[in-house]
Amino acid sequence: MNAIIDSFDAIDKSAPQPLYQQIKNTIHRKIKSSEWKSGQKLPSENELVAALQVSRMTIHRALRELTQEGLIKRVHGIGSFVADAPRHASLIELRDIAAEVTESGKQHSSRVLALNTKLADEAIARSMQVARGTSLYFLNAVHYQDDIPIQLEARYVNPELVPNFLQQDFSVTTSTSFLLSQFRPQEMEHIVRAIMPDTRTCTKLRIEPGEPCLQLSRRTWSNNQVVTHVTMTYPSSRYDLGARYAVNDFQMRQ
Amino acid sequence: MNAIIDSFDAIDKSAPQPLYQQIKNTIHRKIKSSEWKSGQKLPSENELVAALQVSRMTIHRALRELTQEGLIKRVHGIGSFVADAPRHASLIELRDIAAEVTESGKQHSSRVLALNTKLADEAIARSMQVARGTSLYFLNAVHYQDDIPIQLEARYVNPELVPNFLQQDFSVTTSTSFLLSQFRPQEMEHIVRAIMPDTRTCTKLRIEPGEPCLQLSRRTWSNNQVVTHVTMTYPSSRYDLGARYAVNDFQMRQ
DNA sequence: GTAACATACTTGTCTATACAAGTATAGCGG
DNA sequence: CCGCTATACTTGTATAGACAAGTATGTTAC
Repeated sequence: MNAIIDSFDAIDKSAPQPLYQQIKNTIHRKIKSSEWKSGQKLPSENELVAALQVSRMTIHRALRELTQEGLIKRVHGIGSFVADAPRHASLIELRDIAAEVTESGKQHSSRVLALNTKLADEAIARSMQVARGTSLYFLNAVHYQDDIPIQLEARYVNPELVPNFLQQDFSVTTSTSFLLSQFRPQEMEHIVRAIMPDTRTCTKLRIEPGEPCLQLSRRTWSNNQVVTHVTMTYPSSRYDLGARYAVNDFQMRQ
Repeated sequence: MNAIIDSFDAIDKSAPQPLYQQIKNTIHRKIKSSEWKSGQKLPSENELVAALQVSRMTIHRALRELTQEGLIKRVHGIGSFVADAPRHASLIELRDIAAEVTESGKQHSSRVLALNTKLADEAIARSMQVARGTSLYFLNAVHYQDDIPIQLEARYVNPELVPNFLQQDFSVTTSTSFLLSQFRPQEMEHIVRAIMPDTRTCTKLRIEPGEPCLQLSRRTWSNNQVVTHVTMTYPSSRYDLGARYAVNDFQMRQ
């Protein structure tokens, strides 16, 4: 147990990041790297207090939020345990598809089909919260898992907020990770639809006409402005979205 | 302001429910009933402390969790505000479809197509975490919004946990609200897929063959046992799923 | 042997206090 | 009129301490 706790020395009380967040990150890392395996018992709150020299409320907040996010399970009177790993791509987490693919042991690659400027039509203008006719940056790319297309990405970006977007090489870095490095999103909106792809989409994703697709649209805000609106299309045969949660009272409330 | 705060008198320090939860519920109710309207400023933490006679940390926890759930927005140094109402059915909230429909001003009705006992095949047994061949309760129902089918529900229920399931009249009460009244779910799993409905499903939902559907599968646990596994099929033309969140650091983490 | 009890340890909640940091505003000096 | 500063108020984080309540285990009484 000592060895486990000792490696917590990453906690830095003078860091700009809050303590509870540093603790969450550390535990998250330990679980994702399988240093702490599924079902394993975590150190108790009091043990963590002693090891990290922070107050119990700070530890408690970190563990409570990790529970709410489904990463650990806690049993009153017993202890805290690493939760079972979810088997599906997360629905609400803002994950980079490249990281998601490589994490599952597959090879990720992507091909940029378009990277240019487009004028906003009525619908795009409304969703990006700009005037009609505003020029926006546009990216169209296909993502592959072991050379099989799994996602078609169509992304609009506000050029005022990300002026250097067109200069990036999105066959190397994904747009998600680039934007995450530039922005700290403060709000997100997700909409999921089932669609029947048109023939061009079928070609790009190399699927038969008649196969339905899952379409996930995400808008991201920073400082009350829409930074980007991305529509991701997944062949339903190759991908599904899911999430497993601990339930809190809000989710049950009528 | 006094009138607003005065009506908080529902807080009961000797109630079994935690104080922060009572506060969350009260605020939730005020927002959902439009007593507090979108964009309106909430009383400050200190005002709530004075009005409710609880400590600021308790108020703060309630407001923080409401923020995380997207019901309110908070601005450092400014105050707390009622968030804009989301325009879509929530993805993760366990909502009753009847409540959702009636809340939008439409008429909900439902028709039970089957309510019986089925033996678990391999797939169902695995998802319900029971032995193959175990008998399970099964419900098949269609939900209508103003007489237009919007959801096909196929639900398996563990009969050991809900022995009186078959005795219910699910044309009056929805299965969701009945199960919620019997159980406090502790964990949920959601999986979203795009599917092409078979002809029987098309008939039940009164859609043209060739229209894709969104399929949301949900498993609910209580005491580490699967209580129910429901598959809900929505015609994509009549429904989409969405959610808008405040982003916390977890969702951004790579 | 078994049931009841005491104990120790766990998580859950709540309080009172403190300080940090972001924002708006009033007032002052130029 | 403009810009600076003091201030008051807001939310965000962290602490130390307390009690409640759930669980497991060992001990005692019968």
